Amino acid sequence: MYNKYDSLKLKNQLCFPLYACSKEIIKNYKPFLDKIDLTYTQYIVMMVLWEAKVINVKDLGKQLYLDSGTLTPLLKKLESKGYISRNRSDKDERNLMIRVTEKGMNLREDALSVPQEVSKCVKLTEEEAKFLYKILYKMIGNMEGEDNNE
Amino acid sequence: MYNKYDSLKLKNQLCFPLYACSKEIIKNYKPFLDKIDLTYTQYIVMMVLWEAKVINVKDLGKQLYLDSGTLTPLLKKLESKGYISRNRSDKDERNLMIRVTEKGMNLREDALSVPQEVSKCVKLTEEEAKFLYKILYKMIGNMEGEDNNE
DNA sequence: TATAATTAAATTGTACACAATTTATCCTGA
DNA sequence: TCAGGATAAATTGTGTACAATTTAATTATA
Repeated sequence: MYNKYDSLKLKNQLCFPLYACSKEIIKNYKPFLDKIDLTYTQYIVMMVLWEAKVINVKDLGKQLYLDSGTLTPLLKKLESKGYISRNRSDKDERNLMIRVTEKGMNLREDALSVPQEVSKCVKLTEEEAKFLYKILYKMIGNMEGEDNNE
Repeated sequence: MYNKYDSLKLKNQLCFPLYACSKEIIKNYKPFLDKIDLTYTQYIVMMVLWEAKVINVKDLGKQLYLDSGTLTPLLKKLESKGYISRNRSDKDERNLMIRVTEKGMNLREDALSVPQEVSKCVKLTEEEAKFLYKILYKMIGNMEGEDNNE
């Protein structure tokens, strides 16, 4: 039975399960991230820093799809916890250089169990996970060149 | 080259693209939802109400994976816009019954173009969209029975 | 080389999101 | 029937998110 308003039904949306799934998985992170005193957003910031060691706010935001309005207070918090340092670049003082501290690097060891623990909750097959990964990055890529006029 | 910390690399995460993709799609909704004076969260609430007409806060929250801390202020805002009414149930005054108003139902017509406009940005094939939909609800289902001890 | 344009963060304001607690109502069994 | 437990919203407090604006520094150009 076709209905004019079918496209507005919650069960016919693709964005809604994406949004709900994202939030529900992040809730699964909470007990494990609580142990290392990080929120999910702080955790992905630390992930970037564990690899990069140093990065400015703009590049960090580009990788994480977050802007300075979100990052500035969050980075101040990570600094107050002693995991990162925040210093203006000598070469260009507009850039704030974020550096992971030794204490921040030590956290990496404690975080090693987090991905395993969370993947237990998700319970996807290898193929499903691979396909999902691929399609999500395809969508992100599709949206990137769109209205962003730069 | 295997590295002990590979599992903590951003590019090896499944939750991160889910989280990023969800946010980026919701940004695509903004210009279209602005026209009908709704935020994304308000929009999914209206979606439920366009179908259900009446629902209490608890059941609404169950469908949308949102709690009263999020819904209470949001519903007050929708009420102030005239799209819904909020009244305690006569049978059980603990329940707050949310009802869509005539003005709220009129909004449905204006919202009809939103799903089409947004799907243009996403650009997935029919198969990809179907698979994605299926796998997302599978994940949501997998997580549902877990720690929720009820 | 001054001024205009550009860029990077910070700030401001609004809107979620959720854990934990509180309040009000309802139910249940001694 | 009434105290204890359960339930539904509301409240409180913390932490994102992001659009829009502001501030400060750099670059481009007339």
